[in-house]
Amino acid sequence: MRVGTSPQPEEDRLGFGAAMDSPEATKVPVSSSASVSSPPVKDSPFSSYASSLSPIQCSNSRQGLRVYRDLNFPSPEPVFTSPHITLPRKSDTVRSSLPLPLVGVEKFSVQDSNDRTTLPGNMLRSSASMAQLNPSNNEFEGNPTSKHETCGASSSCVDVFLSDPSDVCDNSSASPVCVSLDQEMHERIQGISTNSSENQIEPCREKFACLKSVTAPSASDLVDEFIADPVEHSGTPDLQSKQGAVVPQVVCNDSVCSQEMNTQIDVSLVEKSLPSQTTEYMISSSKAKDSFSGDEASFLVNISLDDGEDKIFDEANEAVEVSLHEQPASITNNSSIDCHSFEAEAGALDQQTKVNIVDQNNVSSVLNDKANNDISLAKTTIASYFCHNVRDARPQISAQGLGELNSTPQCLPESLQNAQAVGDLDVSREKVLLSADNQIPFDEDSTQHQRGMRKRLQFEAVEKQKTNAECSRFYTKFSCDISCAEPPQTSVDMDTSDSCHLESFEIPRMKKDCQAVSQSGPCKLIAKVDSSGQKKGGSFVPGPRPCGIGLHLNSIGNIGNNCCTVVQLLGKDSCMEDSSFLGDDDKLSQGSSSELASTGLIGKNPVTLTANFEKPIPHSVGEDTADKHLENHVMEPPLSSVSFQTPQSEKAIQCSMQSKLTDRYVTPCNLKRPLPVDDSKVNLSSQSSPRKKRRKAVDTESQKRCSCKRSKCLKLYCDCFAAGTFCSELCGCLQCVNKPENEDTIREAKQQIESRNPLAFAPKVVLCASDPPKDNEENMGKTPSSARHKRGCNCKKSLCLKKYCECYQAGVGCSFGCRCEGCKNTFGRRDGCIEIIEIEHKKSSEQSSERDSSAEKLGISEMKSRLTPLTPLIQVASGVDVAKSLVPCSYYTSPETSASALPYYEGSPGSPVNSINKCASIKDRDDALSIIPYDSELDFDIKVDTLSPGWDGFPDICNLSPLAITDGAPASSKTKEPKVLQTRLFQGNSLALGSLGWRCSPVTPLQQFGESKIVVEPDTGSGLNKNPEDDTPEILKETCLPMESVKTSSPKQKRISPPKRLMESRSSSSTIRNGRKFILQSVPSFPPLTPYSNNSRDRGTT
DNA sequence: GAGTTTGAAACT
DNA sequence: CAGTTTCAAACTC
Ligand SMILES: [Zn+2]
Ligand SMILES: [Zn+2]
Ligand SMILES: [Zn+2]
Ligand SMILES: [Zn+2]
Ligand SMILES: [Zn+2]
Ligand SMILES: [Zn+2]
Repeated sequence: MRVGTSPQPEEDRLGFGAAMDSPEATKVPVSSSASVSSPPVKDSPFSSYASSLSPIQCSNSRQGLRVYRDLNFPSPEPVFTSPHITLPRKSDTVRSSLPLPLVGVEKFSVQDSNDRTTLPGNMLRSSASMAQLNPSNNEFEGNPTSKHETCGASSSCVDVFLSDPSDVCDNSSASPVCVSLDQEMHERIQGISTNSSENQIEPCREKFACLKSVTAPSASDLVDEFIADPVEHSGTPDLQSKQGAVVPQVVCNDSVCSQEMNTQIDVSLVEKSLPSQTTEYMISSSKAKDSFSGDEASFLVNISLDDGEDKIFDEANEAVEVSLHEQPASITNNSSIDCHSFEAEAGALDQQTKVNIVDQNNVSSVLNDKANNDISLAKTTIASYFCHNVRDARPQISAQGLGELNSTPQCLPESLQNAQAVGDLDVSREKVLLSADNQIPFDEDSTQHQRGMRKRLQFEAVEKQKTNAECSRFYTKFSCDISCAEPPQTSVDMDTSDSCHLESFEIPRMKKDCQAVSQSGPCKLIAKVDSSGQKKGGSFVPGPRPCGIGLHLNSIGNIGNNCCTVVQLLGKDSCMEDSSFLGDDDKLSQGSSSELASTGLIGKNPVTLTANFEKPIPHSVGEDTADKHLENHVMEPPLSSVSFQTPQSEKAIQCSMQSKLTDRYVTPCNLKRPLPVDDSKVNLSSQSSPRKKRRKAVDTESQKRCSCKRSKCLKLYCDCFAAGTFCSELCGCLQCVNKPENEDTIREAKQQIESRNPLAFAPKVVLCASDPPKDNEENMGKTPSSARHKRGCNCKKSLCLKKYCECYQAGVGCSFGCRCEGCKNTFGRRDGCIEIIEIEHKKSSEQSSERDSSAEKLGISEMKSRLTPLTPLIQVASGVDVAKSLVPCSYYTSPETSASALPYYEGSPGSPVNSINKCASIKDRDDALSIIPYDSELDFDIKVDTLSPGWDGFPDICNLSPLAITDGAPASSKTKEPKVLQTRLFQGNSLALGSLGWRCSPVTPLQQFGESKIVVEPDTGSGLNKNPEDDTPEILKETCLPMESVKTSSPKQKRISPPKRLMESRSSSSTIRNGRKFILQSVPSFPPLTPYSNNSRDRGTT
């Protein structure tokens, strides 16, 4: 906000970024009070840097900021109102992260103002010539306004903004997070487009995306996306600066906003140029309406990579190369352009997608996808822009993508949203895909992604239909900065291809990732897909699409070191080195990432994105009825996604790996929905046969059917309702009220439930981020797994070996949050013995071949080794209470998070927004998500506070993975197969290690099972890990609970056991929540990243 | 497909 | 919060 307000928006933003990066503190504030954060922002080096980069920006930015602010501010509240809470998060996250990112960069295409009204349309304004900047605006008119400012020199930044302030506000307002983003966006937009834009925006719905492209002095291409976050901006700038200087660091920002109906989604990726290079990826999405409550979902994902910059660069370079392949020429310039072009190509989709990618070099590509033709325009513009940029040979490239989605956003807060956005785009996407050309590799993947996208799209579509009234926006930003070092080409490629390029990069990687993802990360969520996909295995590879999203992320990651981080986060996927990046990406891709990717992709290579989704979908193969899915999903998706996502999405996930931390990702939560979405997407994307298959699978998977007799499908007893979807024809329910026509009633019911339990609609599965550690191994193992059930189970007789057990059903191992007796969950026992679990798993598998197979496929078993550590954790976990407290990890959230988180839940649980911010933000979100779930929501809230602090710390945790997804598979029916499988790893270690334990191991259950929603929790553990104390406490808690814990005899446990409370009292890490504590612990771990985070957390706890 | 089991959700 | 009831899925036959 302030950022926007800040006189020198751009600079400020940069400052933010800087602030963000380094001074996490700022972030913290941000979260809680998004606006507040601004101050820091200004300062941030970024801003200065940015400013230096492009004078233009500054001026523009300011204005934009102002507007933005205005817009933002106003909008936010509204947003909050409903689901809103989430929005806050985003904002928080965003803010935190955002800090004013773009600062200098921001471009505003003037046109916006005028056209804005049209915004809805979308468009990319690539302003054709970015350089031109505004001029293009007119072109863009449509929705998005894009400004391009040229930034300073070398680093050219492209900022894209999508602002839909109005959208945000108006429509949705839905998710707070979104809002925040939106706000920022708006601000920027406003700034850019000026008020007018705002006005337009306000109308809401309209989607407009503003693209800014700023070109560095040379290239003068900068594109900033506002959408998201300042953070990003800030981040990017920093990166740029940093990168530019030395090694080209890569920063990626993605923000996607989709407004469809009311929903907005923002995704931004930002890498931090911080010393440790970090990449942030933020994604936020919000819907004005949730299917139910009309929530919004937004999430931010931030990923920071610490890896050596070099690596990042390398990757980035690689990425670049890839992109280059696609579009060498453009490369230098703004990838965004490329992206746009793609988009345009693609289609002209209505949707706009902006993708900003900033590499260290500062490459940003913006993609905007809007449903409207805008895209095409955008493309053109972009292309032109690109050209210009390229010409400029900007080192940096930024791409942003905006996508507007209609209603659906909800569904996929993150991924879904993206997907949705994409979905809206779907058509376009397909087109896009087509356009994607470049990405051959992608193709396959892309296809998958597309498929996924399609599904989502479908949902979206449905939702849209349903919720036409509402405007959901889809806004996606994606920005990547490529280090200067890297040849312009890279940047160019990146940009040009934007998403495509990214994807392309990714693709290769992605493929891996995809695979990995599918297997691991996504796998988790999507396990289904993976498994199936895997089998597809080979096929998969080709189809790494999943990568798509992942790609984006990945790309981002790739671009920066982020990838690595990501990977880690993802865990499963992470296995791959690159994959690590990939992994992250994957996660993202799958889950939210997919969204992101999609968004980004959309613009660029929607396909890719889709592909990611698709993959998952495929898993779901089972799905039979795409239609059904659609229906349910459609409505649901939004809902579900919304709900799920929302919550999740609301949570912004930040992944930042400070150096090591890895990032995490958030993923999306909605596994289930996502799946469906994916399916839909798939369908769309798939375009052809494969898609259909996938679709079916997806559909089937995603679709849930209920047989409610007495609940009218308005209670959580109803799976459909619980999933946030409408009942479909397939349902055998009686007296069903859960139909689109009863939206009001549904909303009310949802609210009531939420009032009771804010997390009620949050994804059931949370990823704990395992550690970010990145241990490739883990990841490799696939297991990223740190997924766990948000509430845990209370199984008494089923031994957690049947679907009666929610954990098992979700394909995740039991965690400390579980109170099960005699747990033998094959995915992982509370105890934590992953290994055991695995073994068991095998056994179980024997019992249920499927599982095993899947697991085996996944290669999960490998993961085991990791487990060891797990045990401790597990032990801890054992105690439910403890668990909760422990769980908190996820809670961690940084202060920001807390704030944001709370809102979400509070606001509208159902429609939480997912957002991913940098680590901190991510964590927050994740935490939020995860947290919420875990503890009671209530606690959650409280915790949130505490948590929030924590979040900061956890980047690791953050990782969310996108697992989610899924559900379909499980649903499918089989009882036994928990889909997941994998898993196992579980916690054990993490816990043992520290609080994190969870993340560590846990399996990552994909969640094929039904649950669908998976949220990644931040590793609390990670944080915990860092803090011994925390750990202890956790342990204690666990001990309390648990017997199992006992088992684990790990010394730690003992320690831990002592006092949960201690922990609490200690306050050190954990925070206490209602009874539960969270150990935010983690502070330690993250600390680096975020000072604030730590502080916050600690504080909170204390 | 009917009936039983199960554990979450809802309610008190 | 705990205890009880209600509910619908999961499971069994
Ligand atoms: Zn029902
Ligand atoms: Zn139903
Ligand atoms: Zn029904
Ligand atoms: Zn259980
Ligand atoms: Zn359990
Ligand atoms: Zn269990």
